[in-house]
Amino acid sequence: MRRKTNQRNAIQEVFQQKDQPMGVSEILQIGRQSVQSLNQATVYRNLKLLVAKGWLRTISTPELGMLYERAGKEHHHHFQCRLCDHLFELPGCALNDEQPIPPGFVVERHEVFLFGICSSCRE
Amino acid sequence: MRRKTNQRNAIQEVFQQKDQPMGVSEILQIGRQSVQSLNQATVYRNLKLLVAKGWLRTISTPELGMLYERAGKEHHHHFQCRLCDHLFELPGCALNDEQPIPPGFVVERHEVFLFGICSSCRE
DNA sequence: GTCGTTGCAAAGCCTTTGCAGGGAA
DNA sequence: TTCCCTGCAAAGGCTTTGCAACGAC
Repeated sequence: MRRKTNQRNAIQEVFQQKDQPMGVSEILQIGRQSVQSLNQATVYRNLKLLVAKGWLRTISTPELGMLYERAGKEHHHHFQCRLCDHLFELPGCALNDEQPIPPGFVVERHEVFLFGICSSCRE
Repeated sequence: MRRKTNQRNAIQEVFQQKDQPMGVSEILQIGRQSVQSLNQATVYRNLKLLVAKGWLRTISTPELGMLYERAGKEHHHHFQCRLCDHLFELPGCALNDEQPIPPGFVVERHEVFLFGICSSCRE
């Protein structure tokens, strides 16, 4: 049975407080504002737990490593700026059903990443 | 100035021999069939070099880590089976231009990942 | 009191780096 | 001969794990 702890609570609050994809170090840093003793291992353990529970989703990027975001949000994709490396959420879905899938394959979900330059960096 | 070495040659031959996304350990293993002394550090250094040169592309996945594939191939996407974890290449592109992009953002490239079950695992 | 959770430190992966020797040009 | 490249080993990140103490229930 799962128990309620201040640590897990703090980690979840981080995502409610800052609704965007975040890495472990950022989550740890913000979470420590609530629970000063919050430990890295605890963050890792709880993130894994929250992912398994379906409360979080992971995003794997080459430059930013593993990021976490709330699951259950409306379907969306991500845009990464190659100058500031910031990751933006893009509402909507530009994927159509015309991708030819080999016979026998079953597609369950998809992920779309756009790369380019964000409006701030473009100036 | 870049010099020609058996090691770099062997690494490039691996990709010509096996035209699919591969990880470092697999590349190392196959490359050693040509150059027995081939070292991991050498592989990493050359992969980085070949990526910079535009001869290779990287693919970052949560389950399989960093993979490498030949650059310059026809535009395609990837399908990962959640049972056997194998990564397949899918020809074509199912992305349309209707994704609403925030004003000021410039999209330079995109990446599409499909997840599901491959035909072999489905049986 | 039980046993899930935490903090700490050690250990595990994967990747990079320092350095001296080796080899391409 | 020059100096790029390699092998080896050590070091660096990031993530996981063992263990004893802690604390939710």
